[in-house]
Amino acid sequence: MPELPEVETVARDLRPLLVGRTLVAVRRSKKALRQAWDKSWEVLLANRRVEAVERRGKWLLVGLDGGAYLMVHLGMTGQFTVVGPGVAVETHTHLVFPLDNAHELRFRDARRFGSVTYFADRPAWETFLVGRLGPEPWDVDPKAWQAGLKATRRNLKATLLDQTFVAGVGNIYADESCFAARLDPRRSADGLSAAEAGRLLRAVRQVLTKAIEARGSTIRNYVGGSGLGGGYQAEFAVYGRTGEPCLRCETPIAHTRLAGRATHYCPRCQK
DNA sequence: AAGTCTCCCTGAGTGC
DNA sequence: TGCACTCAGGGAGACT
Repeated sequence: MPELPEVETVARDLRPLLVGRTLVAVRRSKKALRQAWDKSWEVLLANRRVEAVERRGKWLLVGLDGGAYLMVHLGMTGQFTVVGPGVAVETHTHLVFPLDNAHELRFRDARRFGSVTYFADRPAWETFLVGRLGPEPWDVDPKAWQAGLKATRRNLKATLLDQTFVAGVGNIYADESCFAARLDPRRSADGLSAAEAGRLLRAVRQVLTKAIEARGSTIRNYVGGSGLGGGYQAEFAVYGRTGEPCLRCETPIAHTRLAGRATHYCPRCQK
């Protein structure tokens, strides 16, 4: 589910609800997430005060007093929310952190592709991300972007989905970015002109910025950190619009499969 | 060795 | 209503 805009929304929602609060304890379901839970973390997390909530790519980082971090990935169906007193625990809730104000921080994930991991300090999680995560879209150097595209023969869709190339773009925003740049997602990355490469980077940034402003996209079960959904799905130009008229030229939106993912594009506007 | 494929897991939707 | 089947926003690891 969640790509950069959704994870950013969760971080922004959680920040005022968590910073200054203390994680009183940890309760956990028996089911394993993507990364195994180490029981020793429960002692390390108990009675830690939250100092910061950050995002890197599609990862959430909860900074704690003493310098430790809780690192969270929402996978496809993860929800990381703060709920008030007495709210019933929903199915697939795998972690519950009671807070010092009678609220609870909860991690819920039906498919369990997500993960919640403890890191002793910032260098520890930064090291974990080396080789897994590239620059944030707004930190990408345009020259390096252009060179990176030139260096791969993969298609644009696969390249945008590569988290080491640029952090945070997933299936929806890859399609929307290609449409905004008027580029065919099937094209080989190394075939882009300098002008086209620039257009693609600007499109990625613009699409993600607008999506963040709309609190991300809720097309299935995504919710932000406060439980409130997003609204960007109403602004999709191509994603999920197979056969519907292109918003620019009214040609029916086409559908194919790239990098193992459903891909949507306008066969007339995107060259 | 870059690029592609398969799998992890559950739920929702579709067609019969 | 039930069953079989397909697909889903991600990422790691195994292939070619």
